[in-house]
Amino acid sequence: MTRRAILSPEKAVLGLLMRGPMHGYELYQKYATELGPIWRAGRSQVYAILKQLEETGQVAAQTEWQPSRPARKVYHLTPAGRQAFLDWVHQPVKSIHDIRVLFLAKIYFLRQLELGGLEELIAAQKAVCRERMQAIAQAAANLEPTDFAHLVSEFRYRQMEAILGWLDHCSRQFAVQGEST
Amino acid sequence: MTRRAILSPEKAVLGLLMRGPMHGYELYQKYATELGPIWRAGRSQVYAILKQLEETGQVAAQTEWQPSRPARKVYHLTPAGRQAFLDWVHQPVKSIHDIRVLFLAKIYFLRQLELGGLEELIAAQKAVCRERMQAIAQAAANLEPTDFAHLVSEFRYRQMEAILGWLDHCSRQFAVQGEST
DNA sequence: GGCCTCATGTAATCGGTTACATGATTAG
DNA sequence: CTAATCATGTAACCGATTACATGAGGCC
Repeated sequence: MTRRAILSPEKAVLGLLMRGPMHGYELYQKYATELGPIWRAGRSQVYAILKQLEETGQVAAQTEWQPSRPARKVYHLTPAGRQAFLDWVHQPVKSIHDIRVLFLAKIYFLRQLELGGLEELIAAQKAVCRERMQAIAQAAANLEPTDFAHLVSEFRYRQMEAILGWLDHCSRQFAVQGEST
Repeated sequence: MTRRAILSPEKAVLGLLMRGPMHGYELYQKYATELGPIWRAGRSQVYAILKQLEETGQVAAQTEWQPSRPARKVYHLTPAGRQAFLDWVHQPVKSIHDIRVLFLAKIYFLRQLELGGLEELIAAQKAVCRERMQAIAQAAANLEPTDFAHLVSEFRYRQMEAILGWLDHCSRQFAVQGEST
């Protein structure tokens, strides 16, 4: 089967480095305050991710020596890392859980880095959500309304509905902002 | 710190045993088809949970020998296990994620085992959700609507709203069923 | 003197998934 | 002959959390 969905915040680390080079400690600080609330990671984990990204050639580092302070490793994106991030950030996601984590992070980065494609991402995500809603409704249609599985479907349907409403809210929000700039 | 929130389906295993004694293999079958969709667990995990529940005295087992088949260990609840389950099943949960997993399971068991207290649980859960919504709204009040954190709040608020709607739907559903019986 | 910040990492642990091992019986 | 079902478990691995180690400097 192997329907694994590795959910480690490596893309978020790449996203933070899109702003410019940073060393691990600083990166974690930024991470914890800005993205921590939606996509949590520990300090050790961030260091581990940086190490792994370095091994796979997505980031590179120079060591900076400073007097009477520990040396710091300043990381910057490689072209490969930059591309990996850009490929990721424009893709909509599938599950509700991914929307709560990955999609919010994508919005965050698209706005902050002013990359463009925000409207397109939201539109694409809406389409994905509508598909999922249809699938849920179809699955529920064959069930008795008293059935437990029907209750579960109802739950998921409503969750998706709420997300669609929120996506609309996002569209409107960004449209207004877009006009004023 | 240690704000551990172990989310392993041990309560669900106890819940299945509320129906009567079962051996591990059978329990997993029931688990996978009935609860698997909302609270997933692997086969090994279920065996591990049974072992752990036995060690903590919440279940006990007898080995049944049968000709030309592997022996089976038939588990049954101890009074402690029964009590642990009953304590758990009547408590509302805090997070959205827990509602998607734990709360749905609680509903499932309360209905199936006809334990009573369904209405009370739903009412208690509604109260918890309303509290969370107020907290979210209050946190968002101090933020600019263009702020990312505000968007996140908006998201969570709408999710909670949808859950409240669904809880109402549940109430109505069960009220109708209650009348007809 | 004790604690916080800066700065990096390793090691232990934990919960969960996947793979492996056994071995008889039955269905295709 | 092969695959699946019955029935139980162990072992390896993987991602994430927690604790530990180091060591200078500043604050109360």
